[in-house]
Amino acid sequence: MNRQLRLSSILELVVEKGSVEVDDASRILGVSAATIRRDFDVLAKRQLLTRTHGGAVATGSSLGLPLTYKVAKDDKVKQRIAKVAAEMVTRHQIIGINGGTTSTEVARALAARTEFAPSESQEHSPALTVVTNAVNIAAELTVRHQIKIVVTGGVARPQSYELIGPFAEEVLKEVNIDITFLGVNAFNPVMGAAANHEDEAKVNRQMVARSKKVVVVADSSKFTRTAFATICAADQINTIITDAGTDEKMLEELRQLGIEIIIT
Amino acid sequence: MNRQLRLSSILELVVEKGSVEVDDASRILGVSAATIRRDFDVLAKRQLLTRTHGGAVATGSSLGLPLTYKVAKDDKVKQRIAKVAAEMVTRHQIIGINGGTTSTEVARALAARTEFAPSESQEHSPALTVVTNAVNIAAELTVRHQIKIVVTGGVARPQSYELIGPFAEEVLKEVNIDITFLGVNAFNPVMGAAANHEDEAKVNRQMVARSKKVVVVADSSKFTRTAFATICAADQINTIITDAGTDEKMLEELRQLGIEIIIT
DNA sequence: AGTAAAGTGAGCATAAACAATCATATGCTT
DNA sequence: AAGCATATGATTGTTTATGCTCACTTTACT
Repeated sequence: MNRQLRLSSILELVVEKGSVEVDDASRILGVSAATIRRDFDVLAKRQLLTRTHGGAVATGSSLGLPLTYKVAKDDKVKQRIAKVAAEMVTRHQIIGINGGTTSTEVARALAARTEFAPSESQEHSPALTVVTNAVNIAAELTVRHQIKIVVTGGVARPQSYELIGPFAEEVLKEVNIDITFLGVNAFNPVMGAAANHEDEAKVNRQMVARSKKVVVVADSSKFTRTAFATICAADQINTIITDAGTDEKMLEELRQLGIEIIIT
Repeated sequence: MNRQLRLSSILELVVEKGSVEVDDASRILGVSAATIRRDFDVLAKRQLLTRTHGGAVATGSSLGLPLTYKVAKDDKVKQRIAKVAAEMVTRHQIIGINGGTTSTEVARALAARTEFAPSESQEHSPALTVVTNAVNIAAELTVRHQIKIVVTGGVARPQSYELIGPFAEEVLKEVNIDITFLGVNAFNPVMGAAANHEDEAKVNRQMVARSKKVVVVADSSKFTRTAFATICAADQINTIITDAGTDEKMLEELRQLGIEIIIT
């Protein structure tokens, strides 16, 4: 068990349960209490948690964690969500996809839809058009000939691979999207959809505005998180695809707003 | 086991399991720990992983990308050309790069310039700004925090990863580039620089027009080829970087046009 | 308040990992 | 084929991570 790994494990523990005891962490991670204390100290210095006697508690900033700390364990969940999302798409539609891990899974699931594969009949128009501001998605999908990829311009954000800024917004003004699959950092009925960065939120908002239909793809953890910048209000969203594990009361609230909820 | 192969194997390990120990990697790949450390260092410099004592962990950036794009193919000639090109660049310049394999090597060589690495002093302005219409280059460079990546919008061409069409041209109208490194499919004194596709040529032409200086990067085979669509006349080009193997008479003709020729 | 129990930080010892250096081997260029 | 550059492995002295002990502080309970 190396140190970085231990640090992220501690963060996971602390985020999940709200707080951890030194003893528990020591036992769970198989290192001495002294080491755990030292780890707590470095995380506290980074403001990712706050020390207490005998343990540590989560801070606000540890809730909107950067991608680095997100582990691959959610992959199965995201893939299920993505598959359901991809099945909503029909031939010749214009699809919007923003950045993020869930969105990337949606893109992959779309690429895997065999019925969009190049047909014998050599149609002129592409089976699908995907508009995205995520360079990783663009790079991945570009090799699929059956999909036309439209990339917004802009400045790339290292943390999320999303293109942001005026260039992105200009391009988005000129496209019309049938369905946007929107990955978010946080979602709830009051705040709506939110991202960690204001420029990202702005571009995503534009994408939402250009879409006939907006589908939020988000695993259940997103409903208990908060994120800095609002993308749009909840009532702008037509559909949410998520996994079981979200508070039923919140889901009911969302249904009241006319949002269709799909649990995978 | 050559080095590139080893580097990608390490990346695979680290991405799959989230982290690797030096010892494990050493055993698995059958090389000494010293070599593994050196490998870790180069990957860390490219920000594809983060070093720890005893091992390395995946960075957020390494989680999203397909591996194929990260590992350089071993084209010594193109790499030498690219290295020379990268050395022409000074801090804080705005660099234009179009698509293609040679251009991609230039982008990699730029990223490898250590003096552009993030400094302790935490400057606000990026060490380098790269404007590109190639999504593979954008995706690769996005993980380098010291470089600001500006992507033109547009429709992706599967064959070359280049973004083409009106969106790309609109964005290019609004940027001013110091040096463009132009990869071409063919070049000669009469036809000038040429690409295989007319839309690609058009976007590249725009990029050339927006640049104070244009450097063609092309291995010698490009001087005997022809390509469908002209990008620009030869006299628009300031410098050509190529390898030995080009007809001396043609080079002389190019010099007559005032073009600086650099043979690597 | 007083006392016991638990938690803490500092210092120290040890083992592992490291960077630097050199020598050898490999491969590329001329 | 010779010479240069690069890659690798081994060696050595240095640094880092960790666990342990111990004197001290905070918390909890009477």
